[in-house]
Amino acid sequence: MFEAKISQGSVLKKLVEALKELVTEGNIDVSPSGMSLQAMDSSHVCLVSLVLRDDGFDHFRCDRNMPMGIHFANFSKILKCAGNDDAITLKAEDNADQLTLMFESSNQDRISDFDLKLMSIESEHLGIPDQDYSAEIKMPASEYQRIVRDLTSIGDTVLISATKEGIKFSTSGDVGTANVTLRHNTTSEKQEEHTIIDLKEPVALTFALRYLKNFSNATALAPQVKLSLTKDLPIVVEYQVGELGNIRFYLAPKIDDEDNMGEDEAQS
Amino acid sequence: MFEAKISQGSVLKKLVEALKELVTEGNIDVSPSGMSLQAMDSSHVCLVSLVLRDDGFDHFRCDRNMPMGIHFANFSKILKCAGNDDAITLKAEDNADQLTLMFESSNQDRISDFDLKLMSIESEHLGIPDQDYSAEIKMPASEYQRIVRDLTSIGDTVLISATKEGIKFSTSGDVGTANVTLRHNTTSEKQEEHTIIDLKEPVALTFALRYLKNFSNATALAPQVKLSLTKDLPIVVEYQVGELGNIRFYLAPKIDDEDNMGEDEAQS
DNA sequence: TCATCCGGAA
DNA sequence: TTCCGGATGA
Repeated sequence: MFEAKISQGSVLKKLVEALKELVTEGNIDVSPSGMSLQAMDSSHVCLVSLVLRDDGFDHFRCDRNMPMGIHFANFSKILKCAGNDDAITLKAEDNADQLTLMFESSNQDRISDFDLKLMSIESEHLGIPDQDYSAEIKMPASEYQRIVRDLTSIGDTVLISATKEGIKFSTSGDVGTANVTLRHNTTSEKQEEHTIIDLKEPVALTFALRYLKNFSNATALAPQVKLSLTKDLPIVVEYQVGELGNIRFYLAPKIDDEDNMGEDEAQS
Repeated sequence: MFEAKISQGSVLKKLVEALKELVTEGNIDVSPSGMSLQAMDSSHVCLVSLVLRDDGFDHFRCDRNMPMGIHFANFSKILKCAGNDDAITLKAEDNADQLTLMFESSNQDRISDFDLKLMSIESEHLGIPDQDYSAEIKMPASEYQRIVRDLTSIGDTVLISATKEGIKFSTSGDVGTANVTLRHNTTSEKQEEHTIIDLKEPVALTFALRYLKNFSNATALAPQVKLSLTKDLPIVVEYQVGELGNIRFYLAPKIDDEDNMGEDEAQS
């Protein structure tokens, strides 16, 4: 059987909130070493990877590796029924077709349990090579959120350039053009306000803002976000979720010379 | 060329917020003595006048008079990308078709620049005579905002009567009727809480509340607002923006016999 | 603590 | 498309 308890239920709630707009359904794989998820977003443009380590839970037991096919909108519905201070326990029998969620309020005077129906999902296994990146940028998650929100109001795509000067986000649209530049900065006493640019070689890539913005739904999970860039490879947007694990978003760059030709979903 | 820097970027943000609902587009005229704008609102009912003096800026340079045709919704979009503590610099080459905005965060670790496309706008030149008014009322800007908000929930038009008793705002609607009276009051130690009524002769005029309410979008710009009234002339609603300049709204009175059932102020 | 903005639901 | 609730910034 599988059983995992997390006393900070709000973390689980935020994780699923961050995912569910992107990923309709996917397999959460449980194993003795923890839980993980790899899934493409519904338009098969970007990829989400979630890793939660067993020892990040208050209690974790898994006798057998098992994929649990989750419909994230439904998962989210149930998690909305948990209070933010509730402890959440996940439970499933081996090969069960349902996942049981137990919510215990902090003062124990309220206990709820919900069964989520599991689905059988073809698991596309997606090797994600561990990469050396040309540039790694750590910045406040709120800053990242602010920048992509601002730029989204101006244009659809963003050119991210990392140089020794700093990291620059550029876009343009009907209104005009925009450039936001961040410089390496570790002057604040609060580590979470630092901007750290680790540059092996300059790199400049273009991405669809829509997805970068979506990734920022994970802002509440971590004080900082890490962007990793390498020429012709997907950007990685990573949030470290305390000691529990991390959530990573991967988005392939636009190829410059076919950039803005309408290849987006043509719906009419 | 033209270049103007204001370290209190929030002031510029608030100014444009105050304008943009009323004025879709208009020419901001820059000259060696500062910046100014005169524009009718989109329904051509009221008029907005903005004056910002050169010496109110941290830095101001203008080699040549020049109108800059601004689309205020777009201007606002870009200004929303500035932090409230940012310093904002405006720049344009002579006869340029774009205005560059530079935002610098207070700790300098973030620099953004935006180009706003300029438009070519027919400038209607609007002489506004300096007037002697029958009544001038200064009151807390928040008080003005409160009164027009309250009255808007009761009726569509307001009769403003200034007498030696004070200033009275009256409206009526399906709900019933409402009268709010303010008296001259300088007892508070805080000057911004004073209500000062400077009356040359009694006057009573009727206005569309909708516009008066819109003017109160400028509330954040100044602690006090000044209303100036003269029979058969537009009301002037003026906010003094620190040492920088002022923003004034003009609205013509309704002619009594086609709107309100004439009570007081009979058309003898 | 309040007002504004953004996302989700009807 | 419009209204309501939640989240965020002042």
